[in-house]
Amino acid sequence: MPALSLDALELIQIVAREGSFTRAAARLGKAPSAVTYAVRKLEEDLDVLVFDRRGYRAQLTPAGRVLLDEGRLLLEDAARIEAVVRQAERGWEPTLRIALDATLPFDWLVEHLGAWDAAGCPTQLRIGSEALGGTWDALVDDRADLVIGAAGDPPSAHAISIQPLFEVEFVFAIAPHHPLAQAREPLSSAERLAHRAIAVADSSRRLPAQSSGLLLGQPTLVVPTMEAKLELQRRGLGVGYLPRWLAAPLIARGELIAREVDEAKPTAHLLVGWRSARRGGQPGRALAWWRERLRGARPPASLDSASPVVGSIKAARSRRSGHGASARRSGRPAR
Amino acid sequence: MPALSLDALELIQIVAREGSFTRAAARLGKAPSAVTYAVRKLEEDLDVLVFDRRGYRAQLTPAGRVLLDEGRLLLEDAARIEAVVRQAERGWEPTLRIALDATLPFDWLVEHLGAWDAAGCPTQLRIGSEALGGTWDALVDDRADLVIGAAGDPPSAHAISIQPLFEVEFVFAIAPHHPLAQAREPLSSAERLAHRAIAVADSSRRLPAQSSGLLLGQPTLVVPTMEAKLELQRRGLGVGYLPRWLAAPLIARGELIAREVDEAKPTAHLLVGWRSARRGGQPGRALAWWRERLRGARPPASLDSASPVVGSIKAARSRRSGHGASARRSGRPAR
DNA sequence: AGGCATATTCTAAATTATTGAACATCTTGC
DNA sequence: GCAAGATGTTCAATAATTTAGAATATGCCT
Repeated sequence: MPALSLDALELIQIVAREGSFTRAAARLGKAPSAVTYAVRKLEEDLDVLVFDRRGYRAQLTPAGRVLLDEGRLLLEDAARIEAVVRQAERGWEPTLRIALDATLPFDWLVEHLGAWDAAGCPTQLRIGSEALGGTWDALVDDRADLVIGAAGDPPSAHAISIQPLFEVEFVFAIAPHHPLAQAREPLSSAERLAHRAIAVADSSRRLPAQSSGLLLGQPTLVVPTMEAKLELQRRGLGVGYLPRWLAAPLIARGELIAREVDEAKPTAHLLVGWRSARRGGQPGRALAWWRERLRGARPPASLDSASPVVGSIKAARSRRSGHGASARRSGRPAR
Repeated sequence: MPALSLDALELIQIVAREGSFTRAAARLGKAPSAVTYAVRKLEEDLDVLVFDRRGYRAQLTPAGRVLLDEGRLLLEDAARIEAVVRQAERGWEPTLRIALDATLPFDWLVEHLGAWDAAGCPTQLRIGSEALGGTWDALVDDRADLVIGAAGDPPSAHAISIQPLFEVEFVFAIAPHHPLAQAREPLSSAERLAHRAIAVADSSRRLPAQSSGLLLGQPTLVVPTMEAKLELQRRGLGVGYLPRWLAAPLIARGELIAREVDEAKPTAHLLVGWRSARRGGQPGRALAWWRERLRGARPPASLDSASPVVGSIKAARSRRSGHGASARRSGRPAR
């Protein structure tokens, strides 16, 4: 059993603030002797002298000052817990950890985050990024409560619920100066096998790692993010599939070219997933909000592939660079 | 006043662990009705249902689970505070923040850290690095409790105590291929003024920034650490004073040369400093330990300037690189 | 259904917190 | 130096709270 008590901690905050036992008692609407009694009890429980009473007025001892300072933080935490618990009773999770699949840029999420913000939900969001099997892995491993944009089947035997998000097409994209740009379409596996592939690293920690769109024995460069993959392929340092919406603007500008292949990577059906059957009844309201919100979600737009709207070149540029920066900001998942 | 109480928090930990009110009561050596009463009181205080009693055995509600999880952390904090306060009564500060002046490498401190470790003191150390006036600034600004290696006078009117550490000589060091290497000694201010100086940035945040060994109007490149300054001067990208012990090995190897100047930077008397007159009596024991320890401290040795001891070239190399790595590890001060 | 375990309710008892007055100590103003 | 005003303590009485124990109701298990 803790020797400390929050009430005692609060009391010495008030004593320290008021500067005397008597005034603290007045502030609390109690008799001075009650304060004496409470302080003495704290000191006995703790077996530590908190106030030095040799002088006229009680003075904090060094240990007392430590208790005061540390106690303040503890009281703040306690108050925070009270609030969080009250919200929990109304159905709001304390935090909701979202894992965003690498297929989707952070920017895509921003619009939804705006709506979330406007809704004024008390739940704290924590957004991470995962790739390939790592997205499901995050769910199974309890690093995330909601995954957005996972591809492929969820691991079975893990009580996971899903709903469809949308479909994403992939294109086999290479730099115009890449040797494969000269080959006749469709590109065969044998031709592709000879060139280095760029792959996004699977971020799984429990489930076995996967790869996607790679050929057995193909030299591969593994990068941590989709942005890195895009950049390397743009520079001709390797080849591979890219989401169409991501590659489209570069293809339009001629920085990348799409190539037909014999066995095209099939369209990915992205999913939203969460652990089903939360113990103790209904899922949280924050999770429910996001499920509902994502029911009508649309794929990322290819920002500058659309027919040019009115606006300066500078605006278009900033739109482009804005995308890159935000996507980078999404960063690696927290450990 | 907090509605929460640590005892109640502890109680629900035990109930959750034991799985029933009755067993929790047995574990606590109390009657079951006492547990019922305590839980009910917690729920009333908090105005939150913690257990669902509709079924046979009491089940945690979702809000109860949040309280359980968050409460566990709070209890751990409370226990930590108890320990820290008990140590505070024995004179140990909870933490001691040391600011090491950029003149001294982190490596120099390591030997003393070993002794500290061996002494088994319960105080937590936090080591940061500061430069020039920033060292005193850290003390005045309460970002550090003890500064090591500060040069110059401590700011007056700030109740700071000092003791001498040791003296450090400086040499005006340049790369052998630097234009100034051809000039006749002693180098005049006018000659030096024409060449870029490398300076370590003052890390002050409150006190006015200083510079040291610079000439008015001299082009200057400011770098964050002494290591960066050394490296730039070694490459001939600028000139300036370096601690003799730091420059000596490079001078011995011919990578730097020392040059006489007309107005040499005077030998620096490094100091150890701390805020005097801690409220409530004696200074902490951790601070006292360091003051005593540093009373007999010796300046950093120039690792490979000493006559070569028995040992392979490889060992000498690793000694060198070890130094660089450790110094870098000391990093920037925490915000 | 019967045995067992669980949680609650209720009252009396035990423990703990609070009061108010008397007292000692210290500061302050004169 | 001394009285007035604060401060903190002590102590016995009182109030509030927690606890125990028995009685009761309910659900699980076989």
